[in-house]
Amino acid sequence: MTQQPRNGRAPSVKDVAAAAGVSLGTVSNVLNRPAVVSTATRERVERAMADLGFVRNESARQLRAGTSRALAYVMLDGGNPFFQDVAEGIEIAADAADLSLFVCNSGGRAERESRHLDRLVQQRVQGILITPVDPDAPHLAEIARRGTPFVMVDRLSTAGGHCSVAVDDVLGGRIAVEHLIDRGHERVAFVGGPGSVGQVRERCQGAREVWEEFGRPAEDLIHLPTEALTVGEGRSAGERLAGLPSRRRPTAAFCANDLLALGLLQHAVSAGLRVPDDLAIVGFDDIDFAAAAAVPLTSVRQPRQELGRTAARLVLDEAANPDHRHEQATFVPALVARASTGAVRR
Amino acid sequence: MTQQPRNGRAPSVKDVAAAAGVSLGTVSNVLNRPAVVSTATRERVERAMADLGFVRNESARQLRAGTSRALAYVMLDGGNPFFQDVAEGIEIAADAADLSLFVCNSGGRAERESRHLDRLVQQRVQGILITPVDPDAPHLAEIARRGTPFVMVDRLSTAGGHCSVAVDDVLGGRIAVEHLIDRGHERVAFVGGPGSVGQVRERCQGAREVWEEFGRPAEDLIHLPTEALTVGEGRSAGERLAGLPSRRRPTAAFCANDLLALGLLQHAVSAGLRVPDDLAIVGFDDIDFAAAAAVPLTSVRQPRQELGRTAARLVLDEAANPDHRHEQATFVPALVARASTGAVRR
DNA sequence: CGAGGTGGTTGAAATGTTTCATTCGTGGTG
DNA sequence: CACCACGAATGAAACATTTCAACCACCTCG
Repeated sequence: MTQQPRNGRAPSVKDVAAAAGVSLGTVSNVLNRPAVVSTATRERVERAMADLGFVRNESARQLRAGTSRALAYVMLDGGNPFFQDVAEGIEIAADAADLSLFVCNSGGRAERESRHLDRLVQQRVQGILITPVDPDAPHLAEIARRGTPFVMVDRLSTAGGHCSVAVDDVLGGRIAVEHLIDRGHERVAFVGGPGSVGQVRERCQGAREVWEEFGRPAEDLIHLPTEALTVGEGRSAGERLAGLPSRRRPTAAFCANDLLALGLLQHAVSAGLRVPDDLAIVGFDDIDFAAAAAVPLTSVRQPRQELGRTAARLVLDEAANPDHRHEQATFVPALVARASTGAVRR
Repeated sequence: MTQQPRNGRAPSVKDVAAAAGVSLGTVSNVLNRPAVVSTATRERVERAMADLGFVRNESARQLRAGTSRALAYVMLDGGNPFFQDVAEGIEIAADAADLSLFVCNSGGRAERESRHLDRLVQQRVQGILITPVDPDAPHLAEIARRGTPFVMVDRLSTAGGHCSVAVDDVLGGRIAVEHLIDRGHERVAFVGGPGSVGQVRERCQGAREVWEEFGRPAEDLIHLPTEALTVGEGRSAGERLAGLPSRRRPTAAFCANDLLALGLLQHAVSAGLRVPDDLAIVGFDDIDFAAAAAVPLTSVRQPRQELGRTAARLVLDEAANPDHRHEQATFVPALVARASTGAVRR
């Protein structure tokens, strides 16, 4: 804990070597192969490091090693707790592998995503996990071409030039709507958009499929489009829903994610609709706030942390294992029934 | 966009130089001082870079420059949207300065925080923003001693050896409780804990101060302690509150943050209490979910993004400006009145 | 006594970039 | 024609680390 007067430059291995009276190679050995150096010198070196307040310079290590000790996750929407939970899963895995994790947020904007990716490639991160704005964007293909391992999260790979980790969204849509049919609803709204988001399309498709299979008329599954997957958009969908003529008004809504569902719920309550009696609601993702809503939300649960952990595992395998095979990991979503569909006595 | 066959190594300036038939110094000039190189050669070099798919190696730059082009934010609780918003503000500032941002999450665990800090110092980040688990922890002092600029976020510095950015939490507590007194409440609960969290202590103190100033008996301000600032703890506080004998049961609760308030709200609603008629609730932070709750939450607003932006500004100043003066930036919180205190007709 | 091994240490090379003093060539000026 | 100035390009050094072949005592065994 003693300390040389700050001379403006952080002490390097060279300084440590000088202070301990050994060669620079020996210091490096103490750092990387403590076993090969004799106890006496090792202690001397360690003491010198402590005295000088030596800290390894990671950039120099990287330069030499050719790759950094970091992983990156570029998430689609930092404001959505779902992605935070995925990130948490990734961080756990990164931590276990003793890697740093860059968490970036594209906020749904392709140009911001692309800037992040550029920086990450420059940093020579070991791998990139990404929930992309557009899975077919050229800058993604570019990454793959460069050879940086990358894994798509929450989106199944179409091309197959890389790993991906996702939940079966079509199945999720089916489960949700089947639950509503089960509970006797005959007119149901699907709330979600924009259609450019694959997750929305697939959840909607699942809903449609099951609706048809039960022989329900297509016009009784009403699509309420939204411009984003946010609470605000959920509220506005609520307004439109409340404005429908009662003849057409659905008795239940399946929302493409929980944020929409919470917004819808809020508007419904404040408009005096009783949930679930006047309007049942199913969300998607099962974020913590879903259970915490004033009327706890029925939702389709995704294994959020596990999604992240698996993605990290795959990207690490790709980085380390020369004969890595790309993998498309699919998880099965599950319905969590709560009060918002009357599945639980309040 | 043409591309040499991958020979296993990413192309370097040297390769570009060879391909363009110029010296390595010239390539560097094209990269860093395009003005000094003639148009003809510049174009030749740029073409070579594109052909080879050249990407600057950030570690080598760093090594040479002695510092990285990155900032870091170590947040206290990634699950709390408040910190996400602060992070968003920081990211905006980092982006403007063309810096990468490491976002780390200590999750309230000192040992995890310390591991993150170690890594960040090794990376030679330009500066560290942190909402610490314990502002007096020795590893923080250590950072300062090493000379890495750092700024405390959402926590005022006591020692003053560094900048800090925070909201006046005592004032926030005062505002909240004053609002409740205004609305005629005579028995109020303060919900929050643990006491080791400075923010909680100060918000509580503000509440007490104003309560006394209005001449209210101390025993009518009831402290309901919690073990964390989470929705779950809010629910459990709700149970305890509901269990109080009606003689002592408060008609209003001031929660140390919005997560607690949402949990409390949820339990209250499911226990059949009407909010705000049977129980008024005030939260703290004004996260987006507060407005989105089924009974929109009255809350004490902090300028979340601005907190982040300011913190980033300060740390950048400290990194760049040799005669930087440490600054304690304090923001003024503001009450946002909503339905949960009956301040707005539903 | 010499050969061979061994545990410990060393020195040099290599990683990719930036900087800076130097050199080169050319065109203008006295 | 000699000199200078100037724009353009160059080459070497420096940054902090890791690796690896070489080396050095010293010991053991034949």
